[in-house]
Amino acid sequence: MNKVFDALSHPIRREVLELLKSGGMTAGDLADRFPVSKPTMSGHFAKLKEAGLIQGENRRGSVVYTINMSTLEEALHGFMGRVGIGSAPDAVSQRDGLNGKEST
Amino acid sequence: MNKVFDALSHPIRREVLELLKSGGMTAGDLADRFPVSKPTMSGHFAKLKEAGLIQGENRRGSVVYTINMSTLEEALHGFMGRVGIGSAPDAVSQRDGLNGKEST
DNA sequence: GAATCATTTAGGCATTTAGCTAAATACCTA
DNA sequence: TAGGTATTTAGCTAAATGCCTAAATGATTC
Repeated sequence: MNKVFDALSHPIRREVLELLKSGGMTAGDLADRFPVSKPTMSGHFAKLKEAGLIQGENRRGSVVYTINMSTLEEALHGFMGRVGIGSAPDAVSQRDGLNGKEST
Repeated sequence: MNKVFDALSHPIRREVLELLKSGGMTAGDLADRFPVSKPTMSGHFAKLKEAGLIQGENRRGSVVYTINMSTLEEALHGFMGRVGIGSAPDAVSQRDGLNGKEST
């Protein structure tokens, strides 16, 4: 949760998630959409990955990143619940399933 | 929106919002709940205020902070909409309406 | 194996952040 | 006005962040 909100604090990282919402993209294609260098983007990907918000898969010499919606939903709905915002909690159910890092 | 997510990136600041969800609290009472100095807390309040998430009102020698739910809801629901999370906007009940800033 | 493309790591620099103590300000009460 | 409480500002340090270029790694193809 801490790591998720930390990752969400940078506008580029939030935009990356928006781009990934409709499907996977390679690191290079993602990087081309932002006015910073590829190494800088690589750092942003690392932070998103560390938060469990995306994952990368090697495909023919490229890395395809995909969003991890459940981590994002869990964090946002969880926080909204705590501050008393109606948040459609029907998706919050899964808890330790597939990607529940957040340990570090 | 940038400022809201920036403000939400620190766990103390998120907890402050949780504490304020059920009513206003003085800066001192809030500060007593966290293991950092009062000046440090004052800095956190300033950041929350700058993001439009809280406001302070002077009352008898103290400052009572209250949460600004609409700013928080607008930012969270706005982002959730962009990443395609069902955000149940029916719960956006406009508690005290009339402060749709977000001029960031 | 060599060339090439894609991505990450390394190293460096400037800025921001989070924390502290000490001091200043503001506000209330006697 | 003086004293006391509440909060913020000032000034500092240490660490983290965000960015860069250059180099290293990995994977593909010839």
